[in-house]
Amino acid sequence: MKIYNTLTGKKENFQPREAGKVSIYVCGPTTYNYIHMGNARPLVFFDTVRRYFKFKGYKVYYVQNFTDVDDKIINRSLKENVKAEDVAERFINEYYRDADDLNVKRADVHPKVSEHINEIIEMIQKLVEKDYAYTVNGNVYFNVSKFNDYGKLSGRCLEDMQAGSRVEVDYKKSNPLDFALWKASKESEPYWDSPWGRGRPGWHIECSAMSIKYLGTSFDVHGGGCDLIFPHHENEIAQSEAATGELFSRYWMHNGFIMVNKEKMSKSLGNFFLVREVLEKFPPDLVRFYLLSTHYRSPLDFDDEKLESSRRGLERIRNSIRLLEEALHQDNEECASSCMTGRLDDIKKSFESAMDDDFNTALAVGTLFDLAHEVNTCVQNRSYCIEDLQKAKELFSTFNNVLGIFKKDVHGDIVTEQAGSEKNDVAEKLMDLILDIRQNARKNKDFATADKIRDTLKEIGITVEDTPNGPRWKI
RNA sequence: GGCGACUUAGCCAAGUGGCUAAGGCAGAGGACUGCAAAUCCUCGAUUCCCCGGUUCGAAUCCGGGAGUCGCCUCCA
Repeated sequence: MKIYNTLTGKKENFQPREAGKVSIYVCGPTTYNYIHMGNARPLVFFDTVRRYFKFKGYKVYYVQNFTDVDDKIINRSLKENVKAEDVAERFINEYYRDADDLNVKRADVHPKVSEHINEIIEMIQKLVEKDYAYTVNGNVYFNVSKFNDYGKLSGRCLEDMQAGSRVEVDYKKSNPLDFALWKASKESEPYWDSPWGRGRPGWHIECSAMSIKYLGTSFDVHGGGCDLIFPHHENEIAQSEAATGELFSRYWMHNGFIMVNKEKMSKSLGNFFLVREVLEKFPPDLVRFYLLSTHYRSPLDFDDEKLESSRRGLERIRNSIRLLEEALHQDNEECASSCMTGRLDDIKKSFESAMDDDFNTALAVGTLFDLAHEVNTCVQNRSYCIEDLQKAKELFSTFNNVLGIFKKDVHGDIVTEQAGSEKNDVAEKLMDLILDIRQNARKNKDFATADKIRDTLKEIGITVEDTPNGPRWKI
């Protein structure tokens, strides 16, 4: 497997720290609002990374934090006159709702800052002892000039940054780039007691303390959006490696932005769409499919029109799975010499080599279409045998286990109905009746009635397709 | 000012030195159908933003230019 490592700027062969195991840390959201599409991209992508590592047989340990101590949470709590921890808890729950909708599996651990204050304090103490940090009026700052490798991730050097820095100079810091490990708390802010007085952790230290706690002083993959490269991840490296003396994360992966009208979707620009707003208009499988249709490091434009054209593509794959199931349920008279033989193995290989190459999900999605095409052709020509169909079905399932586009039913089969429009018993029986009436009309060449039924059903969102084996319908 | 990314058919999007530049959407024609839908078959970039260079050979490497975007401040 090859992974593009931000640290080296190259694709590298993936070598896990421990054979057969992968440890992953992904920066999770600050829980002061519902998540938006920009948050959803890394969520879905790294979920897919995790799934693929599992597919490759690795034992994966996956950690994603919640930043539940933060200025923005405090601001919201003051505005709404509720406790900061209640704000955080509320949006953690809302996060899970969105993540579940997007078929994102839970991390093995979802650590929260508020529950790791001791680990954070210990780590800061170590940095103070080692003279990497200094204290000013109850604040503790990391001294970036003490850490020689500072800038190795983002590819900048201290001098350049100082020259062009637009950071408002904080007189308490000895270098403008020094960053807070511990912040003295103001009135009406949550606080914890520490050797430096009442306060709370700075932003970056949490990820270092928590990743080290759960994954060890050195681990395999650290992921997040590319806006985190500087300063967040740069600072994580500095404080972690300063504290432990070891290489922090071995591979750094960063996803590109979601764009709106060629501009980055961001909270400060106000041009963001909440995941749940989007899910009101588009089904979650489509959203996930769309996110994975572009390579993760490329920017991805987000607008309704593009979603809409993706919808047709996804429908094509869904149709193919339906066709496959249908054929599987009809006993195929004789086992024809199959046209699929060999092709299925090729497709599987293509899928794997796409994913092996820095998680090229866009190419992998292409192989999904190849598979669909193969299935459609063979089913149409009736030149298949059941074993082939079974194998094709398994392949769809295998690919889907990695990409996570379609949900699965209780039997582990892919749900072919569009998400949110599952058929139920009443609907089934009603449709049986209606289609029976329509079939009669057709038999009597009463096409006006037959077409009227079909057109009316279409208007309410039900598509009827006539096949040699009778009609089929879908929502 | 510093650093970096991107520019491939109407649209989306793979491809990073060499067979005919994946795939999807849209579009055209055909098969199938009572008509449709679904599906299948056929068709689209003499060319990869522009200009130079390296090379037997470049969309792919190097130099220059144009445009777009991002990071350097909270942000996924």
